Amino acid sequence: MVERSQGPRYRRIADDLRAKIDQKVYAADDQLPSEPELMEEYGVSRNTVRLALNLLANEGRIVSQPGRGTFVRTRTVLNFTLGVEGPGSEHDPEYRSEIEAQQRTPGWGPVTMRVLPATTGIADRLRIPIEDLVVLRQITRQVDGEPALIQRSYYPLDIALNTALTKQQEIEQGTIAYLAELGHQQIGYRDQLLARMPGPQETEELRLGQGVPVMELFRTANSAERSIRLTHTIFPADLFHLVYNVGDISPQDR
Amino acid sequence: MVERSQGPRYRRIADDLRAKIDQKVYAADDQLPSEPELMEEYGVSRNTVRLALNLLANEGRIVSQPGRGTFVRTRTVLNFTLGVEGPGSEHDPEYRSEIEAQQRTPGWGPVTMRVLPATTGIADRLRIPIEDLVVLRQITRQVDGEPALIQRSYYPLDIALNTALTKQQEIEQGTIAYLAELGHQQIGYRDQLLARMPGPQETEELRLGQGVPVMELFRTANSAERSIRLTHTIFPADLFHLVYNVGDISPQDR
DNA sequence: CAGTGGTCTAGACCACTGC
DNA sequence: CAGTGGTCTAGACCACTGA
Repeated sequence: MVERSQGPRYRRIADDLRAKIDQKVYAADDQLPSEPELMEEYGVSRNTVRLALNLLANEGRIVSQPGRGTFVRTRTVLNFTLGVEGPGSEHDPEYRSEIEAQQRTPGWGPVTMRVLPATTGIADRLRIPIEDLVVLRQITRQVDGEPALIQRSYYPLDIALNTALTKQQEIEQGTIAYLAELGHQQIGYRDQLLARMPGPQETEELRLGQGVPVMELFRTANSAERSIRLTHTIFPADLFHLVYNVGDISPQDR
Repeated sequence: MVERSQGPRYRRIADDLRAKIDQKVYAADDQLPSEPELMEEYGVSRNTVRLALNLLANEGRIVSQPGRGTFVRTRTVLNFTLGVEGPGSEHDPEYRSEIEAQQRTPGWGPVTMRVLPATTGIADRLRIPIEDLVVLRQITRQVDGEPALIQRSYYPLDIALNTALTKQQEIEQGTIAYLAELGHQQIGYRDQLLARMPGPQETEELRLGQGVPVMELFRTANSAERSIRLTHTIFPADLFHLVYNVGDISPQDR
């Protein structure tokens, strides 16, 4: 009600609503006043109300549902452990057990396989020439039936050719173990993490709300000789927190 | 010019402009047509043009500058190495050398120190009771003179009391070494990473553009007995990529 | 069927930029 | 001073939700 802050009208309204959300005047999942009510309350036009609501939506704090109303967004977060220190660094995040340990239901779509020329980003990370052919294996994983992450693994063609990696099926024993069987023993990896706003296609594939960034992980796995795999994972930031455990973490739970 | 996609008018305009940016019709730093020009080109009202531009701005793809125009956003990225595997896991990211190695100029503001009761998030991670007093040391670091990250370190009061940690100065030898001198030898840490859209205060402090998420790192450092420090770092996602090197990465360049 | 948010128009005045 | 984007108004019609 009281608008302490300064600046344009729509920004003050957004500040006021944000403060009320923080103070739990509107708690999680609560419905905000409707747009006509906010017009009345703040004495502004509908477009100005909508500018304010849009600001909060782009901060990921509210969601609007046509025909229903505008609601305070809730976030239920999953931890996903990406890295543990240890001899050999053989940790392969096991999606299924990670999710089940947190009382959620994991799921996954089919594996799709393609052969394509390496783009700059792929070639640089795999340390192969640009345009060299690579095998791409892609899978979409789910949590509680909803799409939750997109994973794309790239293999140099000579590694994947005439192996199960070119089949559109999951590798039973895990890809790290399978690569080791093929003579490519993983001895370490480099992870590069970034965050950005999604494009329209990712927004659709991952059912992302307005104001929800994605985190991207590029993991380059190496054998003693070369880079053997690049795994590119896209995480919706409202669903996942990523975890690395390094060194001795004995006194630490989970 | 051609609008292939479907959906509302402003979304098709955004799709068209996005495609032109991707195809380098408008390259990095290029100026987009002005709003009146876009009204003319697409035959829509100014508000519709602005809806389209706002969509792209919230994807972090364009920036508008009052009185000047609208421009394709460029991203110049820094790698910041957060973790390396190794005995003892004593890696402490050294801000200065990290930045200088990438031909940029590091800088930092003063250290500010406060004593405050632990909130839930702090207490849980430090494994101390809520409301227990902690020492907070905060510093803002810069790249090329611009604010680039905010770092807050929390120490249990009994660890920091009567030490240099309560002075508003940087610790010369680094905090890990200093804590070891105090008898708190770090043996490992747990990192939790997430991304979200910034609030208005962070947007101001870090001079963030519209559509730029932040990444948050919570690093809990442990001695053999207990958690000795929680470091909370906020990174603008348009400036930093975070890196972990695990295992033997000998064949890999940085 | 009343109420919700989604889309769109056609204006207006403003502060700021850069010539 | 002309051109830019920022803010704001007052309408309109639409599709959808849920009682």
